[in-house]
Amino acid sequence: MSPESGTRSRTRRAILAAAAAVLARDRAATLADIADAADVARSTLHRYFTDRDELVRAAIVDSLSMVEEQQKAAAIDQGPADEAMRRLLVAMVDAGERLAFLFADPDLAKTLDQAKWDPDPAVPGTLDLIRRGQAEGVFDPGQKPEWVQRVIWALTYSGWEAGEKGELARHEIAGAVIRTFEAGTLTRP
Amino acid sequence: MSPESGTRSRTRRAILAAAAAVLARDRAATLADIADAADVARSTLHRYFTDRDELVRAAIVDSLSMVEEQQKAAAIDQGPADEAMRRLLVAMVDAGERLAFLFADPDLAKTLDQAKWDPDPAVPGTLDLIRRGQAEGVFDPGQKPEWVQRVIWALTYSGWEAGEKGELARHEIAGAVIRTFEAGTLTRP
DNA sequence: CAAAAATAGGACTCTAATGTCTCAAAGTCA
DNA sequence: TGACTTTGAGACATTAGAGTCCTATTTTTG
Repeated sequence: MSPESGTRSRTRRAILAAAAAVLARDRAATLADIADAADVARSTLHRYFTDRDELVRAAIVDSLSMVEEQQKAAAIDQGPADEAMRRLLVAMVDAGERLAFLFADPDLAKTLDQAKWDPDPAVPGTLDLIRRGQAEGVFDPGQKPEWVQRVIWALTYSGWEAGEKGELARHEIAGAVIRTFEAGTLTRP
Repeated sequence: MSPESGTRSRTRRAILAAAAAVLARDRAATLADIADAADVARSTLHRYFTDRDELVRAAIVDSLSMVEEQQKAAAIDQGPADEAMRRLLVAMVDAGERLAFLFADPDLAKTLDQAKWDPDPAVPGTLDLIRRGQAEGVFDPGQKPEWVQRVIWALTYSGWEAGEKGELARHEIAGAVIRTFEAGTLTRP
């Protein structure tokens, strides 16, 4: 790895964070907007990322590895699948802003190829957890794992947005997401 | 209303449909992209909508009234709330593309003000249905109606996207959405 | 068929955003 | 303190897309 000075790496992180935050709320935001949010001159931003594309790709990779970090911390390969899933959902809600940014990307897959991102094989994936839960008999086996994964993202995103718009308080979000994810909306006995 | 010739109104509709379709998949699409998709010259598009903003607003209003149309057809004020909800979900999935376009808009509310849109008071709203269902005891009363409404949009959008990416076949979408919406992902007895 | 309406296909201009560079100022660290 | 790194602020050049306008065709319609 290139040994980057502390200052530089701090600036880079600030820019990436600002990019995710701003773009999560408005994909059409200008580089000036992002630079402002990062408390940095536009010229500085350009010094770190020549292209807008490069910045976006870097922000995606950054957000993705942050989410991966969260997933790792959730240790979703440990314990009962339903409990692991709750931990995962809480972790995703925590990473809400980054997730919202990623969720907005029309074709993540394509961007990831360009950015040469490959997931850490040591971090167990969401699909694995879903399949495990189905095998253990706690998750509905009649739903395709890919669909369930999509639902996870959609609900997490919705939770973040509800928080943004003030419809849910911070502490209510994870609860609402988990409850809806697990039991849907029908009355529970 | 201005009596518009059949030709003109047909062209206008084609442009609006193309706009929704293209923008649902890529919000940053250019007017040239939209004109292409509508099989119309860019100059023609500009003849109908001077501004990009005007086009987008018109497309939003158009999509919205289409969705409203669907809701009306679903007659969600009739019969048991859970059945009405199923009809509503099917209707929304049917309007998938339009919904995806609307879902992508960061702040619908603001745009609607500008476009002077007001919902047809004769069409019962989603929130009413949710509240009715809670009162009837079929929907979980522990979830805020606004949240449930958000979930409806998110799931419908997810269904559309899953279809787009080939993860779900057309005929599977509504089923997956309804099932997840009603009962979540845990195993059902 | 003939008049009227609408469109295609350009050639333009204008603008906002992007990207490049420079230099003085501010900061970091031995 | 003095050498260095990094930044801020601004002046440019470039570009992509938006918006305007005109003319020759095509399509519609009476």
